[in-house]
Amino acid sequence: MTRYTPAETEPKWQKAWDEAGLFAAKRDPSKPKYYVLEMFPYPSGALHIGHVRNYTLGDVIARYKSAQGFAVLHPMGWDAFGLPAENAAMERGVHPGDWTYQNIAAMKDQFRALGLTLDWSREFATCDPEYYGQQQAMFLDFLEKGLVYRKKSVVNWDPVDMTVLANEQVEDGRGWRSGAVVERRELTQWFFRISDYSDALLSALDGLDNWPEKVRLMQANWIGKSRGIEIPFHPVGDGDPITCYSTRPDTLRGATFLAISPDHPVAIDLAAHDPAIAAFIEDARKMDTTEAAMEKAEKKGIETGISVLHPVYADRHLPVWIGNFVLMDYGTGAVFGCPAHDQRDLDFARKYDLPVVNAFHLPGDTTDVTDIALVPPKTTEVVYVDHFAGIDIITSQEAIDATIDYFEANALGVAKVNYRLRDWGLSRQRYWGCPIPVVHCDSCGVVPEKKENLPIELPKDVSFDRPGNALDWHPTWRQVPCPKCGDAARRETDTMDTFVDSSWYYARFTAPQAETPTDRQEADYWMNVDQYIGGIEHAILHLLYSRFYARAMIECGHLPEAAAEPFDALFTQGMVTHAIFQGFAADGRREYYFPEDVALRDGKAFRKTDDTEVEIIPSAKMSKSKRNVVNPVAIIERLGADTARWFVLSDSPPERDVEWTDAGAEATSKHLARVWALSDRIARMDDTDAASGADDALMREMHKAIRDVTLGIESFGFNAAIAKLYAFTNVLMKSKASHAAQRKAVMVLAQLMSPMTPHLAEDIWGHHGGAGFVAQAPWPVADESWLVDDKLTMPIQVNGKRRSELLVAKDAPKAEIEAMALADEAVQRALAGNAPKKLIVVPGRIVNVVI
RNA sequence: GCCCGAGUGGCGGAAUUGGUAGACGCAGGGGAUUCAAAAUCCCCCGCCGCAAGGCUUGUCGGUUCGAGUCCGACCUCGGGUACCA
Repeated sequence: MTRYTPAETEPKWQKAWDEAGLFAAKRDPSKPKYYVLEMFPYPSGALHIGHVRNYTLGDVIARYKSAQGFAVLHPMGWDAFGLPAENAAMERGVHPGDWTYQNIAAMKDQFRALGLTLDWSREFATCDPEYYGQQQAMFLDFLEKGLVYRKKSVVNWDPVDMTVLANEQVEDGRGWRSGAVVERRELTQWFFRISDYSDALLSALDGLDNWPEKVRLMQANWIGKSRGIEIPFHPVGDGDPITCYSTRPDTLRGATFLAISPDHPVAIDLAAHDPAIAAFIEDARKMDTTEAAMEKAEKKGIETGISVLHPVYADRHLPVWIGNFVLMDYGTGAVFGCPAHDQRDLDFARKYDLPVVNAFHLPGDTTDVTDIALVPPKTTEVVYVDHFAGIDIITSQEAIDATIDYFEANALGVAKVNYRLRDWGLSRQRYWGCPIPVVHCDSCGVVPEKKENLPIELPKDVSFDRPGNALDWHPTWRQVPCPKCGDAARRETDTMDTFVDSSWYYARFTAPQAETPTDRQEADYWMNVDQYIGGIEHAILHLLYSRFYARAMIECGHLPEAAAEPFDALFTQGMVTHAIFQGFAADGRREYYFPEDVALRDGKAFRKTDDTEVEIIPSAKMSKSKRNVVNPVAIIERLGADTARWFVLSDSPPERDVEWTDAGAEATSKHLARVWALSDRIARMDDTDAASGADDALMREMHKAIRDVTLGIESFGFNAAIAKLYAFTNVLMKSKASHAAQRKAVMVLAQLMSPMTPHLAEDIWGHHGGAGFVAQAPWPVADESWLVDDKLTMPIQVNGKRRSELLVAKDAPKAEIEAMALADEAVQRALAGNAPKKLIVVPGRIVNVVI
């Protein structure tokens, strides 16, 4: 009897796979290709259990597709630029690059221990000059095509990280990474023209059938398309009109004032001569910068003294106010206020004593709005106070559209579609990022670097003794000749947002050593990513940027047209969670306990030090401070990679969170040991026994297992696939079939398990004389003829409730089933001598007796 | 506020198109083995009930011979998002 010893066998198989070059992706036009990609990790230095789940999910797909005969590309790299490296540099005095590459080396070993089918020959880090040099080359291409530009703009400034953030990176007024309250600053920045693609990015979402609906919706909301109209309001007296944007021109009837942004040109003009207005604008800008609680901030305004004419009722003069709630960079920076039908406008009107005029009422109710704005859903019937647009009964999106058309037809305004999506600001005032390859020259202005000078490498000799951008105070790095005139000039010190790095790495994996950003032969063959796997947290930022980037790369010829949507299918996996053990220290402070410091009894937890019961908070996100982080390296050392892989796949569906429990991991390990023992027992069986009656039953179960596991993997139902594997294993353990049949069954079991537990599968395969690696064996196919039983049990219902069952031949005629059903004891009892009202027989399915 | 998603035993969850609800696992209970324990193996395990039987997929209603699955209303939880005009 040999024992299951993953600590010995797992490294052995990993080495054997490596030496056989099993996972090196090869372009093979004779095979269909399959590109499976998990979102590449940030090299923090330590593998997280969430990584184990993410990469195991992808590995199951990769191994399965490979067994199906696909040429599989399954690469891995490192999203290696970013702030943690600079923080480490500041705290520990190491260079960000050294820190990063050390982390990569450590993490790579941990990845290898998982037995993933990764093609390490394609590995790169985004901080490799070979990678970011190509990114710089592409930046120059984008510049030439006008896909990237420079403008002065008010930006989100993170005062802790001392850098600019994109709108997408501001959450609740705070920096997504630092959590610091974001300030507004005016800086000259580089921008990608992602907003030019608003409509393309929105409409293409419809075609992404294999993306989660949720992600598509989130992106659609983020792009935020709205159809409306720009309406000019002419001033009373002379002057240029002020144009307002509205998606509800039907409420123009109720307009009583105009509000313009503090950044509106009219406001700025007035400020030059009016100190009160200047002070207000100053104040409004400051307010924006300070409080994250600006959600609750007071709506404030100041009168400009200007009045405009209502475009329809010329006798109505509307005062123009400057409002701190009007955004300059959405629409036109000016709105008309309709207090009766907008709560914000109503609050503003009440505060400054502006008139409130209803544009419509609910039918049968002509009371005017007082404190609560009348905002019925778009489908509600309303009665307008006036009939100027020809639409005067029902409001609906169609009615609003008709109003817009009417306005346009009568030269009252111009229809306009607006998007919430803004251009993507990519400048970051950081050292550890991809340098933007331009030079500032006093005579030539902003000059792109020459491609032959690429990569513009980061200097190694930098210090991090003060916050901010180390490139700014490097003694010489900035000083370069102008690529155009040759005079002394200054290199741009801003680097690119790290989201740029991750917006095209998937394309680079198709030819990581190419001298150009991509190799079109390779890219044309491997793109698109057939299955992309990652966390839902990237639903907007990374996935939207990548979709834009692919389009931009196509414009520059770096990708084929067909790669506009680079990810054919997307899967977002859930987190791995763990219970928190929470109690109170002697001084009454709340404290948390590591799992190893807690004893579990009868579903309760007790502190080991003094046996006090502590609270169990189930299924919580892992966090170091809550002491509920599980270390995958320790798990792999103790129980093996196969146990970790199997556990994270079992129980919960992959899109949901799965709770890690030590008991569950132990149980998994025991199960794998049982499977190994089963294999061992079969290997030692006397093989002289003839085929027995039990053989057919076992073969039938085996083919069902092939069918069900295959279906489970195909549909991302890995937990269900694993349940079937358990069931099949249980059958095999009890089987009295011949050695030949059992040997066949256990080898198929090994094949079916191989995507999840590849090392154990190789052990079993080899144990039974399987040829080569199980990793290279073609996926088993279920034989239909084994899947049909000649007899089946049919449930009998009485009035829809199951009362009995019937064993019938699979092709039994309906009349025979009816007769058998009526003769059934339970049915007889229910009928009590009466005839049934109705008898429903669905052959092969069910019998229902209606009384 | 608006937009999504989800509610099934003590727990995680399973259930092609409406057709035997609770697969599989965890936890729990009982037993075998053992001097004892660990390990291993066997049995039980939705709820009520001695039983016959009844009830059961968040709640209420509907469609249907038949509803976890379809329709309507509501409740709870989770996620996203917002001075966007």
